[in-house]
Amino acid sequence: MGRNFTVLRVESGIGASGFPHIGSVGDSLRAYGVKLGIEARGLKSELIAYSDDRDGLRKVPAGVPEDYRKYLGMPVSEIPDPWGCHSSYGEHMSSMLIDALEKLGIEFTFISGTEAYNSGLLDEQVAKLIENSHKVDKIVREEVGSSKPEGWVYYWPRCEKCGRIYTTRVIKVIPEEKKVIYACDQEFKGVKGCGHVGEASYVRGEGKLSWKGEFAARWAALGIVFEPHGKDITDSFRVNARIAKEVLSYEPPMTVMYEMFLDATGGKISKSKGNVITPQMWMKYSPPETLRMLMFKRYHGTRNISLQNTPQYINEFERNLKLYHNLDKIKSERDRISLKRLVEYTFLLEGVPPPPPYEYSAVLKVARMAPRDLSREELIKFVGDIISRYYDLPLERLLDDEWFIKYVEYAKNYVDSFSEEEGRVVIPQQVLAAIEEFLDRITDDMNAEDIQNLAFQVIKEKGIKSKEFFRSIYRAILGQDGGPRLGNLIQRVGPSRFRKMFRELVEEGKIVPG
RNA sequence: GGGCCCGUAGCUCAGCAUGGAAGAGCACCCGGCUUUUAACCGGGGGGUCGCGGGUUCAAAUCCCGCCGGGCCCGCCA
Repeated sequence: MGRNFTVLRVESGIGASGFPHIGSVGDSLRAYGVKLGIEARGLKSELIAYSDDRDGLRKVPAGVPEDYRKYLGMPVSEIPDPWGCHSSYGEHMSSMLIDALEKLGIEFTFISGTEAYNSGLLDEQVAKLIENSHKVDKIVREEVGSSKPEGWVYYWPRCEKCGRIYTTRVIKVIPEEKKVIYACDQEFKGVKGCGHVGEASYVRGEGKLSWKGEFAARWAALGIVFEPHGKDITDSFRVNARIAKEVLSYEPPMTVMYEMFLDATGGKISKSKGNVITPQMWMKYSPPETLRMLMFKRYHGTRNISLQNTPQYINEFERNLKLYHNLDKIKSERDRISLKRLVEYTFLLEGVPPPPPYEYSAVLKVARMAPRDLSREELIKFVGDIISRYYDLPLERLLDDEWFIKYVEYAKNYVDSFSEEEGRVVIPQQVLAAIEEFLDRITDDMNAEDIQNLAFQVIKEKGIKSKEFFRSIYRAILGQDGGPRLGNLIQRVGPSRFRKMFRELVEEGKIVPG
């Protein structure tokens, strides 16, 4: 790698300018995967989560008071927290992301960009870059071009008058005193500089490197050997890699480029489209494992994700987990290795537990047919009841099982949010009449066997096909053609409750005679 | 203007690095001993691997050119 370190550090940027979304954790997760890989080879590694809280505010995100426009161009670490719970806007935003990372089980060392500048961590690199700004400028022009005038210094002094950084420009560098003379006369996003002319020391954090050099400085100062990057900053990485080599004289870190996440239709994820997924939202519907699996499955390439598909992701996760414990079933050696690796990384190399003895899809179906007015505890009991019966597990075991409880919660959230208007179920008149009759005759004191027998008795009396009878009920209640033995199902749900559920569906027009 | 990703079964995708008999899950269809149902088990249909060239004994896979869908950069990062 060209550099020798006892600890191989990887880095991930922690955005502090806006609300975190699902892609934000993807960067850290990918970096963390590399860290685990390094450690698996017996080397020491560390993930640095570097908060970009020195960045200036570029736009006021939806959900932030409109008058925050007045802070445009100021470092987010110096803007007050709109909610008042953190010491600054930037800290509020990055703490949300940090919370998500912790929930995902990522271990990292946090570094605040603002503190990095203030503490002098980057001094050596900042000085070198400023004092060699003609070299940086040349690289920028060769690689990506620049709209800035020739000889531009890629450093944003912080205006001591108005506090902005993106409205300033360096007029003169005075290396002997490690300071620059600047003018606050640039325009940024419609905000004009205050016109102040002053001086700023570049070794006391009175400013910030532009992206054309900041990565290179960070990598050097922190000894970073790997950092992933989204495709939106590929240019930035290329420029910084050259700056690392040609100005700061070291081998830049390795990287992978990854694609942005897209929504289910392949469209861009954006606030205005209302399809933004935050890590917190994800974890309302699906365990962290599924998110880790998704991220580790493919390091680059476009991915379409949607919260509505969470049951599929959980299903895939369960399948992989089962396969992991049955590797012999996989014919191809290569598939076997990649599945093994995927599952182990999904569990962060901390050991792979056995698959749960029940399936989320079953939990979801039961939750879907549960009455809506149940409390959380009642719902857990309701689902636990039926699932324990179905999978032949002791009920207490389920009620003690954290994973199961979480499944029920995911399912409840899912049903509440996405319970699609199921289409109507058309049931032939005769069959419907038979079902009505059957419902009339079931009583709460009947056992599963009785109910089952009664079903067939009614079927005989009415002279209809058993298949149609059962299928109609399953379609109406579960939205599918088959299900658990009807007697068991009704007995577990409770005959009168079941009757009520069915009749409500008729009243709501979800079941129509045909 | 520059760059990237994707296109394989109805749907979601794997396979492409290192060319060697088209795959999975879901969905669908059919069975499961003369009507006791099974969120299960067994079986099945279904694909010009976007299009056209090229290399090769052999191409989903490599090369070139198109077409379609999408994304990013060109302010900031």
